[in-house]
Amino acid sequence: MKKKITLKQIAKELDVSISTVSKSLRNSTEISEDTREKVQAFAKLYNFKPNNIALSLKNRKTKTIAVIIPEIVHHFFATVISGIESVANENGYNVIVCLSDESFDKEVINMEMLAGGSIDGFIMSLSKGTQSKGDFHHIQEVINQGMPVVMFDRITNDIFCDKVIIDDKTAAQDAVNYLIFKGEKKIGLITTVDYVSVGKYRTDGYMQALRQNNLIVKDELILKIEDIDNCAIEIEKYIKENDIDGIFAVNELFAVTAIKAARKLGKRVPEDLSVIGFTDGIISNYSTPSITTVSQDGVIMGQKAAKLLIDRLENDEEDEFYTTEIVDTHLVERESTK
Amino acid sequence: MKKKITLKQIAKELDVSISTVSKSLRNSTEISEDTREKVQAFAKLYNFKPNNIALSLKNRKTKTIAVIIPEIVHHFFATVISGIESVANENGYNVIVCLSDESFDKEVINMEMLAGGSIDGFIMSLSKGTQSKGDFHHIQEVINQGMPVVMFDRITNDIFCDKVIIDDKTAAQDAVNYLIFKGEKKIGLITTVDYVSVGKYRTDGYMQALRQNNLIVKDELILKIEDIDNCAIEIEKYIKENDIDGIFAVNELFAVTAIKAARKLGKRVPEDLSVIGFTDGIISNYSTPSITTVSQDGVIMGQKAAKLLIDRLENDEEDEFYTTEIVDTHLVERESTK
DNA sequence: TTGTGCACCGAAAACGTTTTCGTGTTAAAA
DNA sequence: TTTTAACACGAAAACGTTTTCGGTGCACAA
Repeated sequence: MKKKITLKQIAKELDVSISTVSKSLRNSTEISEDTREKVQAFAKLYNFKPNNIALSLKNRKTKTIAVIIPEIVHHFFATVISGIESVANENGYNVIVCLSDESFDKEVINMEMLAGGSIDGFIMSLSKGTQSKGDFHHIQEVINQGMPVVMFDRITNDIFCDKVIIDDKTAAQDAVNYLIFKGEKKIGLITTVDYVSVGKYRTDGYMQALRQNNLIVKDELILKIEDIDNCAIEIEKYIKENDIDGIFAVNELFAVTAIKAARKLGKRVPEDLSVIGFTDGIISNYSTPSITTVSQDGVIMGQKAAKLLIDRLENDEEDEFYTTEIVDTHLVERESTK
Repeated sequence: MKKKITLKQIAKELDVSISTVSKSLRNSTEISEDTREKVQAFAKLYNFKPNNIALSLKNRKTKTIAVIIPEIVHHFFATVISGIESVANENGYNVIVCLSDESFDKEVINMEMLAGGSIDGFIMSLSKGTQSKGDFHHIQEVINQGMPVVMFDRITNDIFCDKVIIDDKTAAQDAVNYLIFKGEKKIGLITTVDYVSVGKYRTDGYMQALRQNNLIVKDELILKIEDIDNCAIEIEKYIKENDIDGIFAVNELFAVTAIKAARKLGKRVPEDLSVIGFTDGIISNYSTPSITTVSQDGVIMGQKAAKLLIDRLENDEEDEFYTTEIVDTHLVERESTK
């Protein structure tokens, strides 16, 4: 099992200098055609590939970008990665993925680990832990060291950097308006706790839509789920106690769970109860009935984030103007609404 | 925006040598406590972090492993990554993710890109393109260069390396036996084309189960899907034309599509038709009715693969014995079977 | 013969570390 | 006083590249 061959070894073998080998391989006219061919043939024979690490050290860039997300077993984040990966590869970048598992500590550790020169820049979505803690010093730190950061979806206004988001509030508003338009009167909301930024914005949108239509916002119609693993019982209880005819859920899981609970309680969807979810994932498409959702295109978000980051990496003149891109959402009408 | 600080700069600033700085930071007793403290304080102040790239170059190892999978927007692969990531991080390794998009060419390009010293080893699942082409020279090449490779799920016997798989044939056999045990007589199979190794093994299992129970294998009951995007029409046609009472589908998507088609045709699941899927993902759990599946634990597969790889990386004595681990599957009984 | 230019090649620095080995200083031992 | 040993530190090599800057040697013109 022969190890990787280096310039030095080729040079020795062919009895020329390292520089000559290097130049020959890059086809420099400085070297005679004879020598060039000889070197190239030898290099090919031994399957020479320049050592990326040495190149990274020399060029002071690694051509790899890190993505930090709360979890990967989640359709939305998986699509975002897919988007990032596609434009990254097109531009000769590698993608390194780290999971924060929704934990502040793991997010910090990961970032510090990577910030030590392994990568050129970050693309990230905040963990719940970080959002609830409100501590972003680790992010500010890498930015201060001159490493660009792009945030997407779960962001914070406390950090100045490029961002890619959807207009959560407006999207939620549209969804609720749609329910109202379809004739639903008593519309409930199933959401997350407030520190998850997107949950908060979507809740705001829900309330605004109601007010605009002169409906009163009743606290008992707003269900805030803390423990996602046991949401089923909570949601069932909520539906049983409130005689609602429309539900806006801030994610797929809540939506499908609500539908299951409703059917268990003898309600028909959408005849007795309309449901709209958020994030157009696998569940919405394949559940029965399929679920009307606010579609949030992760691939596009990922692509935009990667473009922003790579642009910043390739233009060394440091631009102090940060842009936040808002990607469109749209309602995908399916069977869970009238 | 101050750039990253280096040993050299610290040395200059403090008017000592680079070696002294390095040793101080590693707390070498070779350096007086005075100097050590001075250096450490300064380093902390300027937030010094050793440059990973330089370390990688010096140590000839990068502490990062690459995962190459066909696609990430797929629950099974996402879980595998999650498993890999967890044990990798525990051992101080980073994970780089590359998608082959089921294409042979992209798989080759990715591997060549990474093989240039960026990583210490590979964990991979073959793309359909590679499996249909049967060309594995790119994999053999990195192995020859002394870089360990672990394959999982979609593997080939043409390459000698560590592997993590499930016993697809037995698992399929068990599933079909379960259908037979539940009283189904005419059992169909929805599978992929043969070059996908797992598809082939599962098909073998299906046939063996039938034979063992003295049922005849009828070709018209075996539906091989080529184009996954249009499977819905094919499956509907298949169900309409064959009066079957049990279906074994080699993945979730085929299973849920079959259920939808059956209901469309007025068949009740599971009363008129029982369905078993493969790979316990989101769909199986949340569809209505929820789907009985062969559960294939991606997290465990990922963990085992990562362990195998890291073990090999840390033990330099090259062991020519490769192991292939078989992880257990089990049937998760849900609503789509009697 | 001497200068000029060109074609070809090598030495060495640089990227940022770690580590081995050497060296100067000082205090203790002879 | 001289030798020894401990102590504190620095020089330099090494990891594998790329690139700049200087050489050679040679043909050709002056």
